[in-house]
Amino acid sequence: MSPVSSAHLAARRAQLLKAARTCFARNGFHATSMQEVLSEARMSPGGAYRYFPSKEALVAAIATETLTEVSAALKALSEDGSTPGPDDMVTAVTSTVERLDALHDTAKLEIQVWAEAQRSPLLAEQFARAFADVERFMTEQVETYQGRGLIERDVPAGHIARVLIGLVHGFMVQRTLLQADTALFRDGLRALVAGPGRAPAPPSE
Amino acid sequence: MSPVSSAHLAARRAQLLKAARTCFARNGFHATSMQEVLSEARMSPGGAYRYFPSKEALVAAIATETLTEVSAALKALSEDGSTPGPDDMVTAVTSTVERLDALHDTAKLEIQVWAEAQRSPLLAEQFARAFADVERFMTEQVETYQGRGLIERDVPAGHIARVLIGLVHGFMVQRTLLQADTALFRDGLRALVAGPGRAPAPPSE
DNA sequence: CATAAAAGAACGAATGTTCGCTCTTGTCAA
DNA sequence: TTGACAAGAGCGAACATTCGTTCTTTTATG
Repeated sequence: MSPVSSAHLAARRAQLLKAARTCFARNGFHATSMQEVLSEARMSPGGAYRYFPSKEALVAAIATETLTEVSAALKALSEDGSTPGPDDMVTAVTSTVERLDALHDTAKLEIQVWAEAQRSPLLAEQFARAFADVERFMTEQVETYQGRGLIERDVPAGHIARVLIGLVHGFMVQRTLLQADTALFRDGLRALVAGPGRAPAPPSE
Repeated sequence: MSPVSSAHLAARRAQLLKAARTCFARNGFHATSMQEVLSEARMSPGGAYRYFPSKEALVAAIATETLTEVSAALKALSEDGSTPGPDDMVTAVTSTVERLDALHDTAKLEIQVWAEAQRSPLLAEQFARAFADVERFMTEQVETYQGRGLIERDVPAGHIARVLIGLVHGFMVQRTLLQADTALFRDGLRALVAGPGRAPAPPSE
């Protein structure tokens, strides 16, 4: 029987994950040593290796957290019906990304996951799964917009959803490396979607 | 005096760079050891270290190549005037990305550069410089489109250019991790830009 | 022959991980 | 209520290995 409560075990595990996320976001998966993570978490190797069998497992856990965080946030967004048009939707998503990145370095870690997924079949599958989730939510939203006559109907909703997701990923890059903010993307996208004919919402500056 | 021709020196350097690119694209910057690069290039450490003083310098050189390759291709694209509309422009860019990735793993390496730029000020500055170039070409194109009345005029061209670049980056992610192709993005973007009113070019499927 | 390019053994440092020990904790008999 | 016991959480020194890099030697060339 365990000499400590299972809540304490969970807390210790979470403490390790938090330290790992901090270090990985700061220095990347590979340039971060176990010793860095351990000292950030104020743990010894022997203690930590009771919770994660390897550094790779720690990386995988952080990747799961990151991908899940994003897709869960997008799911919530697509369920509360607060995005009356495609530009509002992307705006809502980018501001959500901003919030998650400020809280948990989500955008930085997501980019690291892209890089690592190229060589790790495990991470590649995790990414593909999370992407499929997001794609589903986005596609449903696009179908709604198509039903309302807001978007061209003859193109498969999935294709349009893919483009919107691409936009979000591009935002993550610019947010991380160039300090781009939501307003910039919102105005640009609105102008693009609005075309020359219809009056867009006024830009913010 | 040098015992070999300077052409031979340049060839040897290029051989090293090619090997490094192959290895870095296959396994990432950090997971690739010098020994892998050296054996791919069929060189000894002593030989190779005459051309690059460190692994970091090799990484920086590959990053420069990758970023320059992309921005040079985009510059060529924006100069030959072959993109009559914003959707054509993005389509031309994505197919260029496909070609460069097939030839030199450019998209894969670009993503690695994003990840590495988060912790390396040197790469971050390289990226920012290359991005500024691309942004300039894109902005000029958008201004042209605005002049022709193809895009809403009241939004700064730079903002719209940023969104289009984001789209390209998103395409790189999907191309690398999900085997997305240009046609998918082309149709999706056309539908988005066309809106419900104007007839878009017919989708490809 | 002189020069330097190339080779490859060798180096110290740092990595992820292990293992034997100590200490804390929950349990239960008295 | 209390004391001792068993179990496992936590520790940290030590491990084998691999890393990037150097240095001496050999080879090839103008």
